[in-house]
Amino acid sequence: MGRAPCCDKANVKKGPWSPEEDFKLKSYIDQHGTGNNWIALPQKIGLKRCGKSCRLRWLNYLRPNIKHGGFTEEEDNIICSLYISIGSRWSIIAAQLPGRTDNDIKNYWNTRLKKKLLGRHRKSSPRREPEGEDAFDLQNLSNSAMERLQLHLQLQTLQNPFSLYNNPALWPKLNHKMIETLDSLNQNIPVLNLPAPPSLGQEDSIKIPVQFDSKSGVVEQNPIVVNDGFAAAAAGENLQTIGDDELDYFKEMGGAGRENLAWWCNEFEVKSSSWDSTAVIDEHVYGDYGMSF
DNA sequence: AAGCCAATCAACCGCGCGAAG
DNA sequence: TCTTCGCGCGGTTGATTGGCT
Repeated sequence: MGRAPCCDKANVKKGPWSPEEDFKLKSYIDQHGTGNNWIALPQKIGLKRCGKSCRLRWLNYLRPNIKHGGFTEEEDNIICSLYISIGSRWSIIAAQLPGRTDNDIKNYWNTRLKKKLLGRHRKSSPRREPEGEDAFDLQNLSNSAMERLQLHLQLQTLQNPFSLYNNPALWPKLNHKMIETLDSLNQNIPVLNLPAPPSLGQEDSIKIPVQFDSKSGVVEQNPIVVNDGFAAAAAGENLQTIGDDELDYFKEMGGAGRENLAWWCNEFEVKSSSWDSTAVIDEHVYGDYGMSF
């Protein structure tokens, strides 16, 4: 069974495009457009190519105003910020960078940018191989990791209250070593201290005990000590339960009210181009576990 | 000069979604 | 409402390139 192929695989050319093929495709589309039917297009112009292949070639290389390579620092920042906020939604990221394609950005991220962020870990100081699965320094590593995780989450929360931390669905899956570590921590339930909303006093903070589900590998958060609205929103509760007086924090952060709040939850917004904290956590925390997200 | 290896990037693949019938 | 089909997307593959030994 399975899906019907989109074209006759046996009679379709694969591999790199020749200049002649490029010319045929580009001239046709320049004159007639795509006709809203990529599948039929190659037959029309006598190309032995799959329609999807034609579409990809056009979108990634032949259409006007495509830029290749030479990513600027600003583009790097945008890519990193968006990746933090929304993950590998390359088409959305590409939409923010005129002239860039999702494929280009994806390749750039996977081959260069990610390494640039992860930089030092394991290259300049290769991690010694543990002697067996249990040769992990759980205590030292976990203390350090939790501290840095906390720092990262604080920065994340300040930058975007509905980003990584506040959306459990975006939390990284954990590998087995991390799970072992965090399982052991559950005996002394760790508390993440998040910064208090500006409307509260300096001494206030949001304390969120975290539990780690070793079966699913997912971090469970059980926010209990908190300031009203912010905590409710952070916990993913129904926004309708939040009173207007509880939106102060978001207003101070540039939001205008309930509409913006809902939009922030459903969509995304990058308020800051700063991504240093994720670089740090990637490199130092998840890097310790030989992973990233 | 040759061989090896890692990095890069163009292209392919399969799946999910939405529009159309 | 259901089915079909094309589009768009993200993940992956594989050919090429360049650097190192």
